[in-house]
Amino acid sequence: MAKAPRIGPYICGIDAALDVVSGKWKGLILWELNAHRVRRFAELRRGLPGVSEKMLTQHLREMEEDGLVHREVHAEVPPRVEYSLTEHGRTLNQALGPLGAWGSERMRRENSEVVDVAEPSHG
Amino acid sequence: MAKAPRIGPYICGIDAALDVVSGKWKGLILWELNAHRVRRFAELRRGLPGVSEKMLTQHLREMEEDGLVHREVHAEVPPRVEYSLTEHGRTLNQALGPLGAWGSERMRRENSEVVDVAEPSHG
DNA sequence: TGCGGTACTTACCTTTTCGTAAGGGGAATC
DNA sequence: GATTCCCCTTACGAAAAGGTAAGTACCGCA
Repeated sequence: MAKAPRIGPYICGIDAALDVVSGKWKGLILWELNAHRVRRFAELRRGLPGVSEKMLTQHLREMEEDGLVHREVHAEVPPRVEYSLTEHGRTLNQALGPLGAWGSERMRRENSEVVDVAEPSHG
Repeated sequence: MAKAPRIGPYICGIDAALDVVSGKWKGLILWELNAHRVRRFAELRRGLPGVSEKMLTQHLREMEEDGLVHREVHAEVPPRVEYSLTEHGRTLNQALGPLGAWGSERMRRENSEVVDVAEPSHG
């Protein structure tokens, strides 16, 4: 049980969309899956530096439930599980395009502020 | 202190953007402020059904710190505080446009699934 | 004199989220 | 034969986020 009903009375579309992408790694998962089309669990894990197996599974399951991610299990030994974006996942990624651009701009702004304050060789 | 450093080593732009809008009411605040150009604290409060004063203040402060919201205090009695979007806030809102459209679509989809379960004779 | 409205702040508590560590079952590798 | 890899699951605990309720200082209104 990750988030229970998941059918909230949203006020507006932003609300409904943010509900699906809020989660520490979901943005990255979307990004990875969009870049590589299809990824196995361990590949995804290596692509997200710092993620734990538990969180990765949990997020993947939620995104599957939300209809963003397709999960395909191959009955082999050792097990092979492939993740990819569904149609909704792909359109979500497109919708996130402008937001990503805004975020990159923000990162640039932040960096140019940070160099004034932070120091590389600060004891 | 709400979120401390706020200058994380983001992996991509999505990451950086989601950090600023994640928060239970931030999407709505952006929406309200964009629709009305300028709003007072109590107006905002009434526009966000269910928000507590604490959370509204907290979110507003974080958004101010993130450079999205402009806060103008008029030294009057009773106090009058006006909130509006900054330039960055407005561009963020524009960047959220496609995401909002995607969310609305999702709401429509969800609703057509929900009518099977929830009360059918409604609106 | 008491009440409601203004814009908060503070203390305290519950809920949600995230992280850490361990286990599991089989097969290939060293 | 011990280890590693695969894809998880479970238990436990810490941290963050959010909610509730009260207090603050001032004023207009009845």
